[in-house]
Amino acid sequence: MESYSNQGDLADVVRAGAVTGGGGGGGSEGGSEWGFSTNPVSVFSGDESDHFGDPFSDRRDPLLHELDMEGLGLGLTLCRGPNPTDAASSYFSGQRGCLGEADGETKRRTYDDDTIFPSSNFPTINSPEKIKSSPLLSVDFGTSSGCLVDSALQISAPRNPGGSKRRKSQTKKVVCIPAPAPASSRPSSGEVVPSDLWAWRKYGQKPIKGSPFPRGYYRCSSSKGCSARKQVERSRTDPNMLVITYTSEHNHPWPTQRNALAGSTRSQPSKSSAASSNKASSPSSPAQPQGSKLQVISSEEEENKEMDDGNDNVSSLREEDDMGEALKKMESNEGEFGKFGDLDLQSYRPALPDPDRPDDFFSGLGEIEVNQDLDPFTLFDWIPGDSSAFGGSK
DNA sequence: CGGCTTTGACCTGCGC
DNA sequence: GCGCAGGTCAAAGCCG
Ligand SMILES: [Zn+2]
Repeated sequence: MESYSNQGDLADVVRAGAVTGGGGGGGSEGGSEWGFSTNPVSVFSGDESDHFGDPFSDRRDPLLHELDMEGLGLGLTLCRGPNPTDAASSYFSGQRGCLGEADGETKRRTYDDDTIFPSSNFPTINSPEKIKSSPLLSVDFGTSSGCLVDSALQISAPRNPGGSKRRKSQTKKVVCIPAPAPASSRPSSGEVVPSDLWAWRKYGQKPIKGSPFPRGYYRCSSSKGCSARKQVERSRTDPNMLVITYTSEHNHPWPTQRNALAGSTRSQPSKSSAASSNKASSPSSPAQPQGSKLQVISSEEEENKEMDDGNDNVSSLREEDDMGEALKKMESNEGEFGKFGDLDLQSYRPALPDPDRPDDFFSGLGEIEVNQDLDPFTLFDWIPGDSSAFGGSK
C-alpha cells in the first residue's frame, strides 16, 4: 500500500467552508441541506519547493457567494450580539486567542500548516440559514503566540519550531472555524464537521495526545482516485473551535455530491448513551449554520508573506480586499495560483448560487472532461499519476 | 442496494 | 533498537 509514498509535497489549499455534517452527504442528516454558505478563499502557497507542483488548486466553491456578503455583514453582527460567549464573538471583539496552544504542546501539528480562522456562527444562534459568515482569521499554529489581531484576516505562515517535521513534508492547510458542536458537552462523540461541499467519507478517528478531543480523518468519497483528505479536530484550548486540516486536493472539479448518507448517523454501536445524547443534538441540529471563510496559506516553513494588516478594523468585507492583495502577492511567487486567488475571491462568489448548479453542470460533462480541464479556476492537470499514485495503494 | 459510519488493528514515521 | 504517536486500512452494521 502505500504507494502513495507521498510525493512529498502536496499543495495545500484550504478553503473553509461551511459547515455541514459530514460533508458528504453522508453526513448526517443535515447532509442534504447544507446550503449554507461558504466562503471562498483560497490561497496557497507555497512552498518554494512545492509551488510548482501544486496540482491542486481550488476551484470549488459552490456556495460561497452570497454568504460572503450577507454573511459578513449579518453574520458578524449576529455573532456578536447574540452570542457574546462565543468564541467567535471573541474574535470579533478584537481578541482572539485561538489556539495558542499548539505550540508547545504537541509538536505534531505545529510543524507546518496554516491555520485559518473563518468565523461562523453557531447553531445555537443560527438563524436563518443565511447568515453565517464572519470574518476570517488566520493564525499559524507555529507561532501561536500571536493570534490574530484585528478583525481582518490574516494569513500567516507557520514556522517550524525546531524544524522538526513529522512525517514527510506534506503540506497541509489548516482552517479554524468555530464549531457548533457542543464541545463542552461531549467530547469524543460525533462531531459535526463543517465541510465544504465536497463529499467526505470518514475513514478513521483517533484520539490525539494532548487533546481531549479525537481527530477525525476524512477522505473524498467522490472519486477513488481523489487523494483529498481532511482531518477535523477540536482545538484543545477552545473546544468551540474546530480545526480542519486539508491535505491534497481533489482531482475532480466538483464533488459530485453523492447521496451519501448511509450509516452516518446511527446510534453508535458503542457508546450509546453519550452518543445518543449528543447525536441527537448534533444531527439534529440541522444545519449548522455556520459560515465561514477561510484563508489559506501555505507555507512550508517560513515564508511569511506578510500581508500587512495594518488596518484594524476591518470588516469582513475588507478582508476580502486584503486577501485579494495578499493573494496577488503570492501570485507573484506562484504565478498560476495567483490568478486563482484573485478569481476566487472576486469572481467566485457571484457565481454559484446553489450547489446544485455546479453539480449538475459537471455531471453533464462527465468526470473525465472535467477532470482534464473544466475548471477555469484550477485544475491544471492534477497529477497524472494520481491514479497510480494513490490508486496503487489500495 | 449501495454507501456511509463506526471501531479495532496494523503500519509507518520519528524520537530517544 | 524500542517505544510512542499518528495515520490508514479493513470489517461490521445501519441507513436512505
Ligand atoms: Zn475529491
